[in-house]
Amino acid sequence: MTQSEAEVRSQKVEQLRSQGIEPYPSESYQRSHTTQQVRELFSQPGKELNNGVTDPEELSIRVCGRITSKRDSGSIIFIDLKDATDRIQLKIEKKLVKGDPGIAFKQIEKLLDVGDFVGAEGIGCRTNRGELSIQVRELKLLSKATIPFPDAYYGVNDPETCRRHREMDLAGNPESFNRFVLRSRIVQSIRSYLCDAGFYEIETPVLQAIYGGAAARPFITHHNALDVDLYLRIATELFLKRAVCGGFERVFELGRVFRNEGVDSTHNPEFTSLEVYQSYADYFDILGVVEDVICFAAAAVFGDKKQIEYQGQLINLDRQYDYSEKYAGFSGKHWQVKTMVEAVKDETKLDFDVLELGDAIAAAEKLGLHLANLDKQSLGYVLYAVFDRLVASTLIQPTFIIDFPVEVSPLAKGHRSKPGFVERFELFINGTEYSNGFSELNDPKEQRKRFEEQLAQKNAGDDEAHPMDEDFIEALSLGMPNCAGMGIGVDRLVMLLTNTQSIRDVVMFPTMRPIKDGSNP
RNA sequence: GGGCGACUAGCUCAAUGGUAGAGCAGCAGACUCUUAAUCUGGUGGUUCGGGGUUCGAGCCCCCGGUCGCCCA
Repeated sequence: MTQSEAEVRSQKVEQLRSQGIEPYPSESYQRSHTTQQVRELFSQPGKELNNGVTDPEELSIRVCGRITSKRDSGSIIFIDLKDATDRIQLKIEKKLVKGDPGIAFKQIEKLLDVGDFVGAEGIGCRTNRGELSIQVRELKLLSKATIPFPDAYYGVNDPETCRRHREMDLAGNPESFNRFVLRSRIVQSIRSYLCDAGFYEIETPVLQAIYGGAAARPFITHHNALDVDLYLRIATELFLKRAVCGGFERVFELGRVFRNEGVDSTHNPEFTSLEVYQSYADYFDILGVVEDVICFAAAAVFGDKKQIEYQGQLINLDRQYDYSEKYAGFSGKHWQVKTMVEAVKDETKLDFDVLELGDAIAAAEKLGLHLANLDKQSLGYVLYAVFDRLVASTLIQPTFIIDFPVEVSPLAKGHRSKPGFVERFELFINGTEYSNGFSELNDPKEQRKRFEEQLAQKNAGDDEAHPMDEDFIEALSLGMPNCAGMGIGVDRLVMLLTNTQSIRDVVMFPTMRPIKDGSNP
């Protein structure tokens, strides 16, 4: 019976040991250059190497990385070495490579494989065919790989393998690796923008006795020593606002939140949220912060380019609308802004400024909407249902929908001039929600009333209704400055900026169902 | 939750209901300039799991599993 590749590789580990070579050495490997730096070095004026020429200065170069390809041509072996910056070819000639210290030619030929990590010392050269290479004098094995490495040409295609074993995806698919590099840059740019704008980054509890700040079902866990059930947070909002009550005028938190809901291409049970709160501001001010953060993040990927492509759709991030005459104090250039009533009217011709509840329900159902009993309780619920299910998906270019019904916004401040509405916005791009924000409700008595209304909804069967939070009301009672806050779904933003269709490919290790044995149902 | 589709060698994929295959990787060998190296030879399978129909099932039917896409 023949051996699998994994068995052969494991056997090579033992062979190396028996030949005095440790496959997993402890010592650090000091490289002199990354592969990218090697390329830069030999592209400097006067340093270029002609084909077939070795560096006349004989500068010693030490690089390390992973073997991604190995081509044995008799007494000469070519290896592609990849590190986090680039790749470089190693040229290993039998007569030039030292076996001690280091690994001998025959051992390189027989015992090293694609996927292994090695360090190489040698001098720069360019092969007869023009490939910049390192003429290796000493090769050191740094770590042996004992299962097959992803195919050099095809990589790993199966989406399930890519997500369950992201390390294979990252190691074998450069576009995946680059996507996560971009994610890191995007997150970093958000952080640096906010810090530069005077916001403090703080950390609030993940384990909470009362969850809140969003309409969602929580994960429940148990604390043994205290013998209490705790919830994983569904949002960071309430604690951040308590920090504002305590005197932090500008705060933000970038962190994981958890929602116990289905998995699809835009929902992962744990995802990264950004929430930002700014004292003495209103929802127009914080709307501008949303634009700034997204544009700053976009610049980390695209530079000055404002036209980006997402799944074949051109998205224009240029801010070109002026609302200073329509809304007092709302200066500058912005993305499109529409009230929810306007957006619904534009798309469906229904004017919720004049509709009565009964007529609104009839009109909504005529448009094909199946309204639940909860949706039929008031005009605000019907308006929101029509918007959410018929209008939101039509908003392709960046659009802020402002002025939401109070019924669906228990934490937002009542509108300064429109009864029944709150000063709230959501940002839509390509039919998907990217951000939510509002002037924060800071009247503790009103907040209690809103929570009580939510409790009534919960009793009426809405399991996503907001629970009562006495600690939060007490914080508001101590006094919270007028302020505005916003949240951005960071994963969705990364999807937009990296043109990625599924949230599971911007979350490095997405939630996957454990594999069960299908023979025992 | 519903519908549609996928699952075959380590990887990427073939295979009218009739002997399970190819390329790459791996293995043995050749080769001093390759780069998806090349050449020669051989190895490699619980066709996702279970059941059924059939003379015969990777393929048809049923149950289950995982994943993907769409819908709610």
